[in-house]
Amino acid sequence: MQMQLSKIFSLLLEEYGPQHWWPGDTPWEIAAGALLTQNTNWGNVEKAIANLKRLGLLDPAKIADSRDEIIQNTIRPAGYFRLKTYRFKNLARWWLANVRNDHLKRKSSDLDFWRDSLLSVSGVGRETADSILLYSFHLPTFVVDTYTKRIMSRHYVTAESIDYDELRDIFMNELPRDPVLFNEFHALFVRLGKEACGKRGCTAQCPLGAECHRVRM
DNA sequence: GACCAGGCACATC
DNA sequence: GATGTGCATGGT
Repeated sequence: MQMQLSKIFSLLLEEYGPQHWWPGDTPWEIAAGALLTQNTNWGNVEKAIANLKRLGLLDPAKIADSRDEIIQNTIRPAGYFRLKTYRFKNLARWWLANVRNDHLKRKSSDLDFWRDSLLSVSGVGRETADSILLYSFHLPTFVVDTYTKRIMSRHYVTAESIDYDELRDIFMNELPRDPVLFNEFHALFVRLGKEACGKRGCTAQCPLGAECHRVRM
């Protein structure tokens, strides 16, 4: 590996400072955001969450009980609103069955157990599951997203075609398994991806620029 | 109007 | 196992 992960982390932290993630006040709000932001701009998700709050629906029991049409209209700004209504209800039912007082029932430290449990929910894939485990429950799992994959391959750290779990394993095996570190690292990747290492190329301000193979001005 | 945004399940080869 | 496709809104 050309550049050590700890080096990348320190460069990003130095450039951007702590990101204080996830943007959300409660574990359920964080989980809802993780689901609604699938392949969607965060600004649109904020609109959907504001609607949920305004209507008093930011509650898994309300989601599980509400008619599809109500939820669809509420989360419409987040896109894929029919699909996400189905997924949101599935997640709400899982939450009601497995979470009490914002804590996982039993064995809350058993990361693999809870990851498999979340992955059994239709509509919850690996990134969404890891986001919920890390940001709602503070379990030490690394969240891989399109930013992570793009930044790592563009800076010659890993191959572009790498599988989600392979990339996740690299972070989890090379770094201390600390949820605070994983939280900050992922948030910094998103910041970098949005700001200076976009889909079309890095800007000259990319903090990892010296190792980048697609610089534009 | 094209392109992009914290994915995922399912079909098909 | 890899690869393709549908799902939808809103900002640039």
